[in-house]
Amino acid sequence: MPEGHTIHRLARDHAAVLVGRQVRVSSPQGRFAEAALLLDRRRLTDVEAWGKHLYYHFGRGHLVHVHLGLAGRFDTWTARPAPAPLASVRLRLDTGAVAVDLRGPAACELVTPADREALLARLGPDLLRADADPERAWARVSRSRAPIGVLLLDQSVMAGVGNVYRAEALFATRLHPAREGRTLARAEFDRLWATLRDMLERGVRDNRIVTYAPGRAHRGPTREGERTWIYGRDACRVCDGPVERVASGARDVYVCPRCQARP
DNA sequence: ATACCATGAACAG
DNA sequence: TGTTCCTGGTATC
Repeated sequence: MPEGHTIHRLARDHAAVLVGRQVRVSSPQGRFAEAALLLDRRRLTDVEAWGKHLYYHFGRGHLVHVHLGLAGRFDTWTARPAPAPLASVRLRLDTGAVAVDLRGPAACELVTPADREALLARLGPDLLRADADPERAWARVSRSRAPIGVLLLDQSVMAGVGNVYRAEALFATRLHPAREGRTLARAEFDRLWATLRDMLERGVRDNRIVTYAPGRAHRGPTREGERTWIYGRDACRVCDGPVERVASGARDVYVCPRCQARP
């Protein structure tokens, strides 16, 4: 279940084994069959991540856009021969040495460079890109009457944050998700931005979500075996009080009403 | 066997 | 705001 860290890690891992290779492209499930036929035996030239989106570059203006959505996942097979794909495999890329299977994506489509540009234009700065510009996000947040909890999941404000990192970063910075964006002080926004970047970067490094306690945004987790501080919990790990689960936009966010001051 | 749920997001109205 | 889609794991009957 993917947030930005999963996507960027996939891009890195897939690039390492697929780029520069001729790949067999197939769609056992069938819904990508026509495009697979077109791309089969071509050389993959690049794999890119932007927020939660992936692009597989096949040259000649042919790109495969993948978005995992909620249910999508990739599996990698290094055993030879690769096992027969499950019937639900939308896309298999096989170099002969490694095969990757994609199942359950929200998007797996053949697109043009212009399509890619149009989609990227809709995305806010990608927190996992070194050149991500916080000013663009601040311009949106500081003018918005929407709650910060909603703004963090809006991929046009900033790209890469999902429901777990939203809850964790707000908790780590002690911000209540209901705070209107325009009420955030610049310093609060800066702490939130830095915390999100740090958490997501760690997610790429570890290939899993591991978050931080409030006030320790850059010091790592303080308890072994625990990956989150607020998401999905019943009791707050800081004050031991009850954690609230409340709707914020289309999804629920977890909040500690004692640690995160209500607006 | 069925229902519900999930780290997502587009779309209708 | 509500509905829909994707897949599969877990809970419930």
